[in-house]
Amino acid sequence: MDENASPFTFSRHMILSPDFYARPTLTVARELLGARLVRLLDGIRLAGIITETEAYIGEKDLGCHAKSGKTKRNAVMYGPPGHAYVYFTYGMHWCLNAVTEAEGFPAAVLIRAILPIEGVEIIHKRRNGGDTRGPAKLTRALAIDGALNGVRLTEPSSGLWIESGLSVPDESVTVGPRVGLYTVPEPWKSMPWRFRVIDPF
DNA sequence: AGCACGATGCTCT
DNA sequence: GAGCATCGTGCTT
Repeated sequence: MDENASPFTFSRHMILSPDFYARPTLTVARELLGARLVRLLDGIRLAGIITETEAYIGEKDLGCHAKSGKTKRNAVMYGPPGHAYVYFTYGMHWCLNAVTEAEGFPAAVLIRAILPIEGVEIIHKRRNGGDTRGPAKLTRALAIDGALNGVRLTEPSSGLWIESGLSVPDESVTVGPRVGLYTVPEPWKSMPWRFRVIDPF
């Protein structure tokens, strides 16, 4: 993606910097609520407010893809913060994460839901009229797949980035266990590392 | 409104 | 060969 080809300015909403991601994963997961996920597709901005996230934190977290050490699949999580970790699952779905913490420590925040706010008609069409609540639904809506694995979320030339957005007060946030970890042992299965904005729709 | 299940193919053991 | 950080459909209450 050629940043010089874009007619848009990015000054209204600041792009989140690597420093934002180079912090404890729980902090990043909480603060990404209200931020604006932007995808530049064919020169058009598709964007949504992030309304749900989950934290995956290191090799000791048995719910995390890094639980068995570094592999080809999870290598991006071991890299520098602020990059996109995009993985394929269930034979048909892509999921988007933002890599967090220091380089060398494998951790990331899974983006689980957005509220469409720019390019809404295109997003709606890409979803066949469906919603964008669900990690694989939003990647489908924003045309995010393995080609974006490893790109920087901190610069527009990637075609995918995150900008500062709304401030979400604690009263509007619920915290609970992560989703879909059916065979993950306790305590990891029940760690309250899922963050949601209450009733944003 | 909620639960059960099949789809579908990559990754790691 | 088993296991997926899921989704949509179709069936039951």
